[in-house]
Amino acid sequence: MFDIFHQYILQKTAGKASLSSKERKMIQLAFIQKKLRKKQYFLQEGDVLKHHGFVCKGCLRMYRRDAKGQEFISQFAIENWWIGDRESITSGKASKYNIDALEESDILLITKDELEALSKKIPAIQTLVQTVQENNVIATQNRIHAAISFSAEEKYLDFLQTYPDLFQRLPQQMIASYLGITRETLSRIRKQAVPFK
Amino acid sequence: MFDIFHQYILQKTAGKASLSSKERKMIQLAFIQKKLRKKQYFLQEGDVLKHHGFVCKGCLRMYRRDAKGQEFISQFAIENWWIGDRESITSGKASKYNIDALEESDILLITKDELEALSKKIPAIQTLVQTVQENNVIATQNRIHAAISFSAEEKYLDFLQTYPDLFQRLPQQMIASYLGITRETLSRIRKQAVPFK
DNA sequence: ATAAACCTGTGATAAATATCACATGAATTT
DNA sequence: AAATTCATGTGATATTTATCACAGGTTTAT
Repeated sequence: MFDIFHQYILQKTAGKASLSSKERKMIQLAFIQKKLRKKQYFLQEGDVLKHHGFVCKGCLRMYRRDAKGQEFISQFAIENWWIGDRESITSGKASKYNIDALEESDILLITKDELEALSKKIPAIQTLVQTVQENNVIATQNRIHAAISFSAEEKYLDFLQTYPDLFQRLPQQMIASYLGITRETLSRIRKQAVPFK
Repeated sequence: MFDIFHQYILQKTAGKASLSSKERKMIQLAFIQKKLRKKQYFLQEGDVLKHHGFVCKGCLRMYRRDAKGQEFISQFAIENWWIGDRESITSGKASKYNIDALEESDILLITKDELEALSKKIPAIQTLVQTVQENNVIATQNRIHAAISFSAEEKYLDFLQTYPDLFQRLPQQMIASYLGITRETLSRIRKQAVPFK
């Protein structure tokens, strides 16, 4: 698992920084390795989340359930993505979210404090954390715009373009839930929408 | 203006850090003061945004226009809020957003680099930046959930509860635009929805 | 002070999307 | 291998929300 993470760091910091063997050791001490079977929870609503998760292999989703039991997906995470309920991690409050595995997955876990400590000691990690955070802010800004301004069809086409890899990997009902439309509507749209631009 | 900013820092860092007069001077050198008249642009689509904005007084909005000229508001900012298109600031690309003043406003401007430099030199600023970023991530996570899972009425009630101060201050059509519903729908909902819980 | 622009409410109607119900084929479990 | 669960498609219908049009009151600009 750490091989994947080390490679990820090099890629994200684009050669600006590399890792000494000492640094590698520190990283291996700070993270916990975890394997999840399909459908296994990483976080269940009501629990306090202590760790950020980094996906080395597989696919997870984070979602909330409303009063009627309907699920709304806030986030997916596949290889080289981070996942976690930041509110619960930061505030120590019980989470309103669930996170579970859509495929058998390997993840690396690290607490907020450990990650902060690591990022102070290892420049590559600091760069990484900042880059990830920036990208997240930008992606989120775009997602909000899509959510408040796009029609169902536009949301679908936008998703297709932004996350082509997720699209072929996930069941359609999950994508519908992420987009805030019903699976039926997505199915009908797919039949008639032409994804060329 | 700097009085307001200094007070804001003390409040956000909750006494964990205070400012020496040397630090205050550094802050005053790093920021640019700017006054905006009502309707004046701080950012116009197509331009590259160079500065983060901190609102000392007044109220701004950030929005995008679609092909039909309809406006969709991504963000508001009143006193003690930050505003800016992070994508443009970070990447140096032309912005798709506009930011303008809804009231006469006083803002402080700082470039990305200056802010990073300041936050390395002044612990209070570092804490501040981190806190603001965390809160932003959390607020955004909640907003996405609202956008994909709530009905128009629920969006309205949620906004009312989350931002009561914004609610009385902003024209309803702006709030509708922020929520991703039409002003007519908002008007009708307000007539019948009872904001008790 | 008057004109112009802006904001909200409301009716009539249209369009988009959700809901419910069922069928079929694929994947997973026993 | 059979049984069960899961995923998608599709029809019929209901509900939500948007669109268009206009009126009245308020604020802003000349």
